[in-house]
Formats: sequence, C-alpha cells, structure tokens
Amino acid sequence: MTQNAHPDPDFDVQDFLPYLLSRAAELSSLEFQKLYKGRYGMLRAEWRVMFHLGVYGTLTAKEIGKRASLHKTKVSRAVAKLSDRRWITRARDEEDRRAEHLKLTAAGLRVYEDLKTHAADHDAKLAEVFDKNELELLRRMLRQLAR
Amino acid sequence: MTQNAHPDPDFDVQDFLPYLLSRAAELSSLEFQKLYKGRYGMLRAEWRVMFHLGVYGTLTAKEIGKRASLHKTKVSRAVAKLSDRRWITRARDEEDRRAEHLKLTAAGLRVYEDLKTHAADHDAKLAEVFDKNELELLRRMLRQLAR
DNA sequence: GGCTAATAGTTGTTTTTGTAACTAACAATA
DNA sequence: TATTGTTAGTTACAAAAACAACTATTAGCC
Repeated sequence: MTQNAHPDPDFDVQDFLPYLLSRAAELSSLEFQKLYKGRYGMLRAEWRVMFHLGVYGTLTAKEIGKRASLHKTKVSRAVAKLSDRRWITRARDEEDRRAEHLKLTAAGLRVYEDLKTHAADHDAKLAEVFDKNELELLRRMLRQLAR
Repeated sequence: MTQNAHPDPDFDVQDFLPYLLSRAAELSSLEFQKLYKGRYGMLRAEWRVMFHLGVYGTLTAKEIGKRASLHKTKVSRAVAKLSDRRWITRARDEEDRRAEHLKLTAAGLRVYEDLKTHAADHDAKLAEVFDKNELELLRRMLRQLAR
C-alpha cells in the first residue's frame, strides 16, 4: 500500500493535527455556542461578524470575510439578519457604491459586550488547565496554523 | 457561568480559544479535506468513521460515535454510505441484535491506507513550522481540550 | 467614450447538518 | 410474563452550509 518515502510509516491518525484541532474546537466551543444561540438566537457566523465589528469598529463585508475566514455569502446573510435586528448599521460607501461600511448600533454593542464578557469567562475556564506559558505558546501556535 | 468577577476586563475576543481553535482547525484541514472529498467523494464524518475502523479494526456505531465525537445520526448515515460503497461490512451482534460490528473491507482498507498516507504527509507539513517539543505540547493540550 | 474584466455583495438551489421522533431489541421489575 | 424504561440505530423534517449564478458598480484599457 505504501508508495514510497513517507515521513513516518507508523503515523497515528489520531495524532493528525486537523483531527485534534477540530475535536478541540468543537468541544471547547459547545458551551459558548449554546449561549449565543440560546440567548440571542445567533449563528456562529453572526457572532463572528459582530465581534469583528466590536473589535474594529467599522468594516466592510469583504474585510470581515477576510479577517474572520468567512465566505462572502455567509457574511452577507449574517449582515442581513443583524441589520434586521438593528444590531448593525450599513452605510453605503460614496466613493465605491458597491461597498458598505458596517458598524454596531448601541443595541448591538450591548449584545457584543455581553457575549464578550461570557467569552472571557469561558476562556478563563478553558485556560485554567494550563499554565500561563503553555497557554501563550498554544495561542501563538494556533495563530500560526491559521494562515 | 460565573456572574461577576470577570477575569480580564481587557479580554481580546481574538484570543478566544474556541475562535483560535476553530480557525486553525478549518484552515489546517482544508487541503486534506479537498483530497478525501475530491478523490473519494467522502464527507468528514465518513473519513472519521473509516479511520476509526482503520485504527481499531472492528467497532460498533456507538463506539465510533463516542470515540470520534460524532452524533449517532451522522455515524448512521456515514455507515450507510460506506457500506453501499463496499468499504465496510456490517455484522449483526448475535448477543445483542441491536448492535452491528463494523469493519473495513479490503477495498476500504486500501482507501484508508491511501488517505492515511496523505494525512501523514499533510501532518508533517503542518508540523514543520514547530519544533518537536512544541508540537508534543500542542498535541497534549489539544487532547486535553477535547474532553 | 465604449468594451471587457474584475469586484462587492446578493439570491437561488442543492447538500449537509441538527433535532426529534421513530423502530427494534433488550433490561428490569412487578 | 406483562409493563415500563433503555439502548442501538434509523428516518423524516427543518435549519444551516456550500456552491453557483446573479446584479450593480467600478477599473482597465483600446
């Protein structure tokens, strides 16, 4: 079966990084997901859009998609829904009338702040199994992998 | 869950572990996903089922679900499809006739071996940005988070 | 200017997923 | 041995994701 020159003939699929990562991602986000879904009826893409606006202030859909690794259709639908709920505003760019500048409303900001608070709590809980150095390294490595 | 005493008032959502993890997971698995999807028309759940059978030999759907963190409906559908393609066999347990013992066929084993080889290559490529100790720590932490 | 290509974002359609309800077999217990 | 509860796995239906095709606008270029 093996063809030739494979890095490690005794590779264990259970150590496969994408697998470990996706399990860790799924399980670690479960609780928080319940919160934004249950309390605000939000989807993951919507939460991502909101928090990018929370962090950066004003962005276009394209910029959000790029930064958050979300496909434009997901961003588009998330933006439509958030806008319907008056959690964000859309302002047409007068230089380039295809683009819109998105921004949290006051209500949106409150939602963002609330979720952010819970995210901080949740993160702290996840983090407490590790020590500070390990954790810093973990974050660095994850950022590195996300390119 | 905790109500007050928020750990860090200046918490940055972009360091939120579930977010970092899910981005790292998505991006790191992209290439490999193309492979099992493109070459074998497989879904992620199907690949997971196959590789668990590849590693453990024989398992029931329930065991796979538990080990792979897959919901029983996903396992059920994956098993149905893999069985249609003659990549796995299903043998009714005669002690408990609700359960089935699943196993890769010779053809299934070939698919598994092929994918495993590519997984090993892909993993090696991902891993090469880190040094051995870091990598070991990363895997340990991810396993820890996946509980 | 007028033509083609590219870009920002949207919409429609098809796959996949999530959820709940279901069947069949087993277990516990009265 | 009926009765009720549990468990392994399936199926049906609704929600969400993926993908392709679309509109409107801008950019490049002859």
